[in-house]
Amino acid sequence: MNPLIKQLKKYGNLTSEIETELNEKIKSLIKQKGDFLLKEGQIVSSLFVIEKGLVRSFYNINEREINVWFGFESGILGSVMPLFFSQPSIENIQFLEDTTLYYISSNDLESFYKSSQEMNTIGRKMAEEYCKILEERSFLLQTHTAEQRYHWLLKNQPEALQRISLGHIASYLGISQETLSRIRKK
Amino acid sequence: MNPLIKQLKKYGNLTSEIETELNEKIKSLIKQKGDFLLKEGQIVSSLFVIEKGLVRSFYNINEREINVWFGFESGILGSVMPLFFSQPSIENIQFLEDTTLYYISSNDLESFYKSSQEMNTIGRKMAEEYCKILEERSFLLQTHTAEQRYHWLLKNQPEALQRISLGHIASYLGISQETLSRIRKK
DNA sequence: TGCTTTTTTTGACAAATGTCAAAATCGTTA
DNA sequence: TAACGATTTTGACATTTGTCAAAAAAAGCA
Repeated sequence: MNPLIKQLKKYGNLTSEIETELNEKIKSLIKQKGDFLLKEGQIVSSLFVIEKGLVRSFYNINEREINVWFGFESGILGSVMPLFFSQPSIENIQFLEDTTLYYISSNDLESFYKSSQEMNTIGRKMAEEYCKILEERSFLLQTHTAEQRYHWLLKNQPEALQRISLGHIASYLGISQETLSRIRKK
Repeated sequence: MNPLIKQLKKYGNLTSEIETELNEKIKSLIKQKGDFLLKEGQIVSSLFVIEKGLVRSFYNINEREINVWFGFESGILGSVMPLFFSQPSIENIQFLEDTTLYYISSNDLESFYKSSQEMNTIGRKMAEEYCKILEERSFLLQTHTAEQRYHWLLKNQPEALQRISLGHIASYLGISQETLSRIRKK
């Protein structure tokens, strides 16, 4: 089954008609390590699912790159800003490994939302799930020290530490690379 | 018009039949400053709108209270955790002023989602909007210093600084009260 | 294998923020 | 007004984390 459809089905049922229509709208993309999916200022309004590979999303702040999330296999990608609001992104999305992904444009997604109650429900539940993730992240950033955040990651996303370089992890946790290196030594 | 219905209508249209049904399900509540809407471990699964007043939501971490959000007039309240997932909350919600609010239980809300495409869309858009707010907040916490966060609040929620005590604001920004006091002196 | 580039670690020091205790200020009420 | 409690400010100092530069280690490549 198409990985994007598989992901959608986690949130609710789909009739086979809708599934067929979705298959017509979903496209795929193969990119190499280092390539960009999206650069600051562009509008790329789609829902993405990674079949294989890894991406990062980062902001440029004071000539520094600050990572805000990583996308792994079968996670729902796409910062909400571009997806939900179709505004020019202030994020950059770059591939950290050779990556295959599937996507559907938000225009097409919106049509499905209008025509299909099931898809509308799935869309709602995805957004709710994403809220949950973001709340957890805010909480982590607000109340935990650098060291606690590292241990949180170790516990909750150990594969991230295997596949992503220390510098990228550090910026994701909101701390400097040197500090993270020292924490890890313990 | 009922303030909760007014709020829902910001996200999409409602037929008058649905509006009538909603009116039957929406309840109101008047509470005094200091009262609790919700204490840690309780399940209060509803969507709230404040007509008049102010609430705070906080966690107890290491015998300290840490504020995570404030609810003002006509904002959508309710941390997503209890609202979307009906799990026991780890949040406490307390009134900082005498408050009148309107609410609908998530069970009732879910029935509306099932029976009404418009309500489903409104629910989706609310969740999307909330994602946007949470993303902004994560970004603020991840990349800004204490001083920058204060100025962000000054610019984006000046009324919060009028109505909420310094200690509560400081914990919301993830900094100590003393630090905030010093920042403000500048 | 040896060379180059990238990533990680280390050290010395600076800056930001936290902690604790006490003083000052403000608001409320007797 | 006076007195009480809550909130805010201030000072001294500790702790955490950041910064910069260099060294070490690891990874990639010819």
